[in-house]
Amino acid sequence: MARVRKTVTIRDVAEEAGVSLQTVSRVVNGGPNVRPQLRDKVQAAIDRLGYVPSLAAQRMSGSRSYIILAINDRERTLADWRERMGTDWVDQMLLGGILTCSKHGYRMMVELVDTHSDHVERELGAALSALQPDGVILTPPHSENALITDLLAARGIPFARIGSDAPGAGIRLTMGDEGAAHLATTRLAELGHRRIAMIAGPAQYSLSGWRIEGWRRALAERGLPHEGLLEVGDFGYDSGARAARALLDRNPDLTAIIASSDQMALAALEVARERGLDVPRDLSLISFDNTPIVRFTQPPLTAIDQPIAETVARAVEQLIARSPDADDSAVIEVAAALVERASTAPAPAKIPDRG
Amino acid sequence: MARVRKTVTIRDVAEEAGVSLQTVSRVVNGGPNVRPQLRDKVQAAIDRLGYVPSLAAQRMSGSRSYIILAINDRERTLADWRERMGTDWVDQMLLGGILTCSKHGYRMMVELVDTHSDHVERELGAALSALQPDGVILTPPHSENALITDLLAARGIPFARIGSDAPGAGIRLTMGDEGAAHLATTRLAELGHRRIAMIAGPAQYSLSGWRIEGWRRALAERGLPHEGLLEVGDFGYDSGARAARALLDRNPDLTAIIASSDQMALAALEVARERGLDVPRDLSLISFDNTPIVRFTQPPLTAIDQPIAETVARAVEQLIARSPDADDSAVIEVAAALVERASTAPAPAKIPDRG
DNA sequence: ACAAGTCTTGAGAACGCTCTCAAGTTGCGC
DNA sequence: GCGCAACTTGAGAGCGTTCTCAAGACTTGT
Repeated sequence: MARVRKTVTIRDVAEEAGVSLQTVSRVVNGGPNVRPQLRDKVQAAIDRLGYVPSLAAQRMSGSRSYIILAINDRERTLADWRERMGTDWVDQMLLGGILTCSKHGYRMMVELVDTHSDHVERELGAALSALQPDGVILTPPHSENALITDLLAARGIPFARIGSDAPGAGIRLTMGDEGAAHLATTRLAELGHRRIAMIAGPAQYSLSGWRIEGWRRALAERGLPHEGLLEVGDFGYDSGARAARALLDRNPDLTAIIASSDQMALAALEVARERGLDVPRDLSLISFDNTPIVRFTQPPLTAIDQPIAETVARAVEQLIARSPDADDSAVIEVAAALVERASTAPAPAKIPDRG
Repeated sequence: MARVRKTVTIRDVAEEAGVSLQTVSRVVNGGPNVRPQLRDKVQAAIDRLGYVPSLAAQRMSGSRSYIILAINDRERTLADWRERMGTDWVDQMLLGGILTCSKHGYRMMVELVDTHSDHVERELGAALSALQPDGVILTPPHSENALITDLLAARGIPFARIGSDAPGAGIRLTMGDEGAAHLATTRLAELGHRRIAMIAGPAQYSLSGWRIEGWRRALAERGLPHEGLLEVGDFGYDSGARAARALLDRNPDLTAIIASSDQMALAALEVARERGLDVPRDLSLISFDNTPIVRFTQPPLTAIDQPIAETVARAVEQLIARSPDADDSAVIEVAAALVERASTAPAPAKIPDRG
């Protein structure tokens, strides 16, 4: 009885409305030059039949695929990934990306690529050939990978790079890293802190450099020192612990740390606990990322909120709006914000005892 | 100089190998009945040219689209979503889904749908028409939504439902909720706890019921009471706090709580702190989800690890392997595990003072 | 060695849409 | 009113695959 319902095609709509395929196509795509009366008639037929154009067919004939591809980092195995989790990057990205895409009739697909693999080009090339996306969004560390950006440039696919100022083509977006670090540092200085350390991310990430710059600038503005107050981690927990220990060992008078990731901040928090330092009484702590985790630590962490979803949304819009030969070197900055929680407090009147 | 490279099509490969399109197609799809010698020749041409079939074209002509669509819950706004975050569901899902899909030459797309919207059917219908996926994966609460399952059944699209035993078609997958609750409860009982409470999820989720069942069964097996030890929340923080307060008010001798989500467990932890109860000395706590958050609370929480990635991976495999008229009512259970951390301890010798 | 398969290969249509281009309509200035 | 420029509509080709079906090459049994 209930026969398998055949897909409604543009032809069905054309018949229903008594016009040609072409006219329906024009109405669907908001083409110009269709008389209002006819347009209404066709639109009515579309609504009646519940017609939605097939993405695949659109891609086949038209010049666009209506697909934006987001490239994300992939860890080698499931277990690895779970261990390393602690950021909601992907969630945020999807949220900003998918909603923005669908607002414009596009679709977002996610590809997981291992930057360190020898096959990056082949893997990515295969994805590009299969999907033929209209645009690609690169997140760190892929946005810094010349192999990838070159490949995209060679294929003539517009792309947006988030968090990188490595040379090369593509729209660039930053999440206000320099400003954010400056903001965090300034806030700590206002609270009376004089020795404010930074646990930075690895040097191959542009954003690590920006954050260091913002921190230095804020310190310089207030005549505060930066010597011996910088440690570099890899965004992971262990490296954060090492860095925190080194900083505390080297600076008995340290009262504030800015960590370049939530994971490293969590590690610093743990190290402080180990050493009997109370956060925030003895040591103030500010982290970057503001993932859900830091709202539930003890104390909850003051953090820089990176507007990931908004940034990806902007990237999508740029890629979609991009006319074929538009200016390819736009630089867009989305501002980050400081979310104050309980891990920051006025500097202690005197240096805490570090037995 | 660098001309825009034209896409490599099956026709190019055919010419390069000196065979017909059809033969190339056969080789690409691992068709039978191609002589090894010819197959090698064609494969060589494919490799030389770096040919990858266009997904859109495959969809156009063939019967498959090579797309698996995952339906996820969508909160109304960006801000809402961020506030409610605290689970890495989507990350996990993508991880399991994307990797498994690409292993089989498929792609996964994610659609965010608001279950409570009046337009569910229209929204989802549009996505289905546009993408024509070969299979759909439904996560809670969508897996319980008859509007959605009926729509899929009517369209004849195979689908997998995760965490639901609501009647209707589709492959069903569970993450061992009954067993997991039983496991957690039993473990607490082994630690000497006699009054073990459960903060359950909302009744409209099948998994809430399963967890209650598992908890009851474990209690019954050991002759422990369950009266007055059940509260229902909505998985969110606030509801967890309310539930924890109610349980503690009502049961002065309560020494253990199982919470049906990390958020609710975090709330219970906070309520315990408010009341001067030490976790785990005075109160043991086990949560469901095991999202990254609970590794960094103070103390880190013992939690049931739901194998989301693995479950989605299984779902994908089922959908892909599914022959057109295969058995449509498979039920698959992936076992959850208990990850012991510092929020569980032997029951206190005497009931803690609850001033 | 011959009929009756089975294997291998290819030709051509079809998928659903947009593109290009041509034809028919309408509007406007003189 | 006429000619030229719009604007409006439609016809047909083409996108890159796979499908169906037919033709040729090779087996096998007797």
